[in-house]
Amino acid sequence: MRREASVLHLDLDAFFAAVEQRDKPSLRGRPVVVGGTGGRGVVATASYEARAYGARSAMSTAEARRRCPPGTAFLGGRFGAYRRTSDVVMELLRELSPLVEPVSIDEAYVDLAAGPGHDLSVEGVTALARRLKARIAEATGGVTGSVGIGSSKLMAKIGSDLEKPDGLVVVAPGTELDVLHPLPVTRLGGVGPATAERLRQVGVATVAQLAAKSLPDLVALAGRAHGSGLYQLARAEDDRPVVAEREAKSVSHEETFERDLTDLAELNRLIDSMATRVGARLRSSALSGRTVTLKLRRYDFTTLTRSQTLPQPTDDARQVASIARRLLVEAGTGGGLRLLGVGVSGLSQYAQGDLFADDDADAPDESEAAAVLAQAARVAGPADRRWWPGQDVVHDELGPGWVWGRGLGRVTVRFEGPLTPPGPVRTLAADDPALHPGDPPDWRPPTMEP
DNA sequence: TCTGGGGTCCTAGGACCC
DNA sequence: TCTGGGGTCCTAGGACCC
Repeated sequence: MRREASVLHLDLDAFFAAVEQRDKPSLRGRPVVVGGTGGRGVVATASYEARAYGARSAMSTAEARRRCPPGTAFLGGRFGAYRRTSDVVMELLRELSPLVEPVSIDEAYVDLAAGPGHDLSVEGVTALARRLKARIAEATGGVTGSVGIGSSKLMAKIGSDLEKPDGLVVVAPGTELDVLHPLPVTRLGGVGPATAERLRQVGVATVAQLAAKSLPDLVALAGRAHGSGLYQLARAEDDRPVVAEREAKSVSHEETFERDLTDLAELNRLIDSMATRVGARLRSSALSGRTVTLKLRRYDFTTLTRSQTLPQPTDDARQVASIARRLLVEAGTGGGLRLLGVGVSGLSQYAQGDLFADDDADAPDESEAAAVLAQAARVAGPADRRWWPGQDVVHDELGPGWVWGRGLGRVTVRFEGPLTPPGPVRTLAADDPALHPGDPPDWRPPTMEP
């Protein structure tokens, strides 16, 4: 724990939904749910309007549909658009300090003490946070964030959580325990459903009650590492540094199917396609790995992994696929599989010299591109399956818009963009030759272009 | 229409080595 | 003819995070 409040945590509010509402004016002020829209989809982000009806992250989309009123927008994710907006925000954070640790696409820590001469008094960092929030909203076209600042990562994160959305909380040094102790233990990072239940059984619901437990008690309850971690967090003891660069430990791809699969040939094709994606990502990061892991989830949701470690690291999709195929045969497909995943871990960086040794090394070879296209074609199927809710499209006459829904050979499109008023809806034939997939729209007015 | 997808970290047992 | 002990690697599973 530091003597000054010099760790900042930023959490963008309902981020995916906020980007959708920015880019789709007709959805502003209305419930929006972003996530899997298929039968087995789950909610990634619900807008605050949708949360009012009980929609929550990680809830099945089917449940969210039951809870939300008609007219709620259920959208698949547009990750390119989220990434672009996130990059803008992370750049603003790097103006505060070179020491920025992105936790995820919508969350980051900043070490203000590593920045250029900030006033680290409570008043100073409060003013800094106000300016930051204003700049974020301006640069992102209205996306808001909640900021917490404190003497450690723990307190910064607790602070950003206290006044969501659009919050700003500075935990003054010396007041950490006053803030922490009344909170439920579930607000501490690392206390999930299993740990919370075990703590509840020994009468611990708040951080104050957690702080009353002995270290041996907590180690017996939660294991050595986790137990001593809880013991420290309950006392606001947190020395974790803000770390800018983290090396990846694994690369994986997994898919849940619309229906359970049993056919080995079909499963093998899916393994090939997933191995292709994993191999391409490894090569684009100049990584290779020694351990290949196959993950599978059976019809009854039981989940297991099978792995094999090679003597030498690989980034070759065919090698990864052939190992995963064999692991699948050994594990068996009995009863049907709802999920398959392929991963590579035990990563190491290529030797520097190897990077440019072969001009073709970086380019996906033709068989990989073909596999990706074949996979896309399988997913696409009939013409109306080309379109998914939330997707950016452009029509030759009607201009840019986005897909509201589809079915029965038709697709419903709303023609609007981030800088237009709410636009008109048209229902078109799914195979309308004038309708094309589009790019994410630019939310910045033209006058603000550099 | 119960339960996504990308990760990280930890634990525990067995093999193997010194 | 009896079981010491530490360290590392591998495998599998589980909790947790966003």
